[in-house]
Amino acid sequence: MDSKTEKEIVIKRLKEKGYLLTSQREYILNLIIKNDRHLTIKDICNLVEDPTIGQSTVYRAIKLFLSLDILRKINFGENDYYELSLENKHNHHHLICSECGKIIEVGFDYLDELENKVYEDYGFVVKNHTLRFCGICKECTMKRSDDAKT
Amino acid sequence: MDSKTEKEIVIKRLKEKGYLLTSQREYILNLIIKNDRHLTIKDICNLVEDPTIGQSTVYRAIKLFLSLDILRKINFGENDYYELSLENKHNHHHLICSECGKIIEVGFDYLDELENKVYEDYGFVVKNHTLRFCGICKECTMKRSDDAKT
DNA sequence: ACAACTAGTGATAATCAATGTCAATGATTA
DNA sequence: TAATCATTGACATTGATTATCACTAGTTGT
Repeated sequence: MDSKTEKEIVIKRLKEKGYLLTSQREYILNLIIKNDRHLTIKDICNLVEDPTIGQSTVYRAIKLFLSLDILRKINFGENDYYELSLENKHNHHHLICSECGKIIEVGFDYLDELENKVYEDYGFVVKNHTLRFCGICKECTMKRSDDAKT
Repeated sequence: MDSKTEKEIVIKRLKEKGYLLTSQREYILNLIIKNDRHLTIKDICNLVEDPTIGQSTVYRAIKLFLSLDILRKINFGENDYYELSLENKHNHHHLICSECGKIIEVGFDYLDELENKVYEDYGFVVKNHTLRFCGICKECTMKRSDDAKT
């Protein structure tokens, strides 16, 4: 999915609810698309180098994008991160490296069985889920073993 | 595990690091043990009815308990909740009802297979995980079908 | 018992992210 | 073009958390 298509989706979602794609919203959106990773609000504010865009506008745009499901908020430890919510990745998981802080997205899901069990045992109907694994990523494991050699 | 034992564990953890179990810390701890569920900071502050305990002390005690792994912080949606971290429930999951907001703890784990797959596919060594399911709890499902009948 | 020392506390002030206000701006429609 | 309405930027405000600092309580050494 290229960024042109992404922008079209965004415009569609805005228009559907009567919102406009203003130059400020477009600017902020481009930032997020270009830096396609998990960003904090601070990251986004820092990336907005255009001094004519006020911070209220940044906050408002993020809030709007959240409400339109253009962005999605995820909480890792102390921070809230925002990621694009345009693709169908509701059921991906996250690996968080406690060494370097990197966040890796996992492509598979495999929680159906568990969700069935939750329904059988608790009568709880699952609509959505969040799964994150904390640990050490491949690179940091390798770096560790390299360091041990020297 | 009764609350006497819980308090003993807490005292041990405090003493180990040179902290004291002051009357304020004991008061706050008792509150949390007595209300054994997921509490927000606000909840805790409201539960502290003793006007001689300042809010700084509440914040400090919670921070201290977190650092000593007496409490654990969990983020659900907009709120941070605190729960006792004394038992071995690192691998329990949470069900969050989007209707009534109730948080249910799930006793089983069943993520070993997934963790193995994460290691095989990504070389990521899992140390810990968080899994939460959002959906509708049994009671709310029943209430819904009752409402539909009338 | 006494002085010296230290951790802990409460009141208050300070900070910082986030939100509200409001007049000005820009786009859209009639 | 005039009217309308969403959006914006600057600024004020809020609210949660943290920092400061003098004071207290408890501990240690003599």
